[in-house]
Amino acid sequence: MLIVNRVPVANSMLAALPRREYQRLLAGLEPVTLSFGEVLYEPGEPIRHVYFPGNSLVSLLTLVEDHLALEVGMIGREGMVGISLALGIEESSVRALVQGTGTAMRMKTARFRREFRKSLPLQRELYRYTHALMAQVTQTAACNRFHVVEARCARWLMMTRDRVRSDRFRLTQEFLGHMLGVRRVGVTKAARALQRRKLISYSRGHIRILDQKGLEAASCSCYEIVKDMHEQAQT
Amino acid sequence: MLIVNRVPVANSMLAALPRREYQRLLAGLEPVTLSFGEVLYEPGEPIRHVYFPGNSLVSLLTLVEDHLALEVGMIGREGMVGISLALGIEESSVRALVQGTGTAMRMKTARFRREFRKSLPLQRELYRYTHALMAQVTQTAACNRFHVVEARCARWLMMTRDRVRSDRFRLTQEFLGHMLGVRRVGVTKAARALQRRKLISYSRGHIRILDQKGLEAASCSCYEIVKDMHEQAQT
DNA sequence: AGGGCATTGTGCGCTAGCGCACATACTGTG
DNA sequence: CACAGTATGTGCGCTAGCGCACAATGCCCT
Repeated sequence: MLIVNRVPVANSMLAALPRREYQRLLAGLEPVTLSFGEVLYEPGEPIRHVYFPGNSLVSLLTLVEDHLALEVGMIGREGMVGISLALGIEESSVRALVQGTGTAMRMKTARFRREFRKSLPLQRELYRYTHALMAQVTQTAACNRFHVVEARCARWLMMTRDRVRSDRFRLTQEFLGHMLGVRRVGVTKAARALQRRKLISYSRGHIRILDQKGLEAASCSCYEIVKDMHEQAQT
Repeated sequence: MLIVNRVPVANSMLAALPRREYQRLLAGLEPVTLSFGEVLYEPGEPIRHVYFPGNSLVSLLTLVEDHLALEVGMIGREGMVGISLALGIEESSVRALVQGTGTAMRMKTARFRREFRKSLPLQRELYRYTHALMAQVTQTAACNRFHVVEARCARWLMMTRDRVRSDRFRLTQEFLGHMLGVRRVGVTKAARALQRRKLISYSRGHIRILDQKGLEAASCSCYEIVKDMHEQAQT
């Protein structure tokens, strides 16, 4: 991990910037802790800050008719929340929900706009990431259409694991149901199946991945596809 | 419709450019006819041209495990095919398939890259459209998850109608099945239901919309949402 | 006119996931 | 330590859509 001024740069997007660019950006960045359940954006509302997650995790949700939700994107250390600003859109079209408590760096919209205009490397990074996110949304769309809940569930857990870099995290089944767009009971069933296969342990909102390899095998191919995409986008 | 040199500018993205910008761009644009079934891009392959559809219609498809396909975006006169170039990505991540025979203007990738760098208005347009397309993909993802085939079918027909500006067009049920990610038989059933309700007539690849209002009512709310989004993006 | 192909229609058993309702844990709080 | 609230487990009937197989109908070409 890149170290600047003895502080590790947790976000890989920031870490990929040239030293000087990063230093300048840093002046406008404020370290924050994002906590589970926090809502960063609502659809139709102005974006006040952009966020560069460290070990925190943010989900992008689209809302359908009243209460139903569906996750279309997951943003961790590899990305930025508020990417539509790079496209000149200052209003979110999705809900951004903190899924994993953790660190992040944030910057006010106005400042970000200025910095973005000035920094070509930042532009380059963000445009690339926009594309990766688009591909992620695309893949998720197909996944939601074709794959069974158990596999999607496994994929979700693996993706979360990669982003928070931990085998344990908080998460209720109700919540996961909203992510996958299925009933809570559907998650219960899938989770129990995974538990019986000794891939995870699940208890009252605390989940633990016991067998990473096994869980990966249990998830649909989308896991690997999205992973490869993001790795490719970094080069 | 904007008229330049007595030629109507069918693509609204081009039409929205300042006259001078448009004139310059025109030198690199080549009018082509896109025909039903033509594949413009394949996933993983380099993008050779960008396309500005006139009354043609192009679908973006994501491929899942071998043969299954799913439409994630639909591009007509309101957009451009090959938008990832605006993000610096020269390789398509989806299949781009001509869904409706018609006119388009195209430009070679290298040339487009140069023009894009030079023209701020073009950049602005394309970034906005990128966002709109992302929103469309998002909405489609949710739609595929939550709505029944008949409503999605109706939405698809309405969206097509808007883009080709005609109440009749070619389309087999097999094909529509690939778009919606369902079996052909599922489409047959939905189409027959719509036909019985006198909303459409359907015969051997030739479809006709009989009752636009009725069909709109039969489609899910996603139709209106996506429509509003694109209209919003034009202002 | 007729053969062949593309397209659409139908039937049948099956499964994943839904909606609803209720039972059973665990856990933090006063 | 009881209680309330949150989280998980289970059961049941139902439906949309699946996979498979085959029939029927129109269209094009020779």
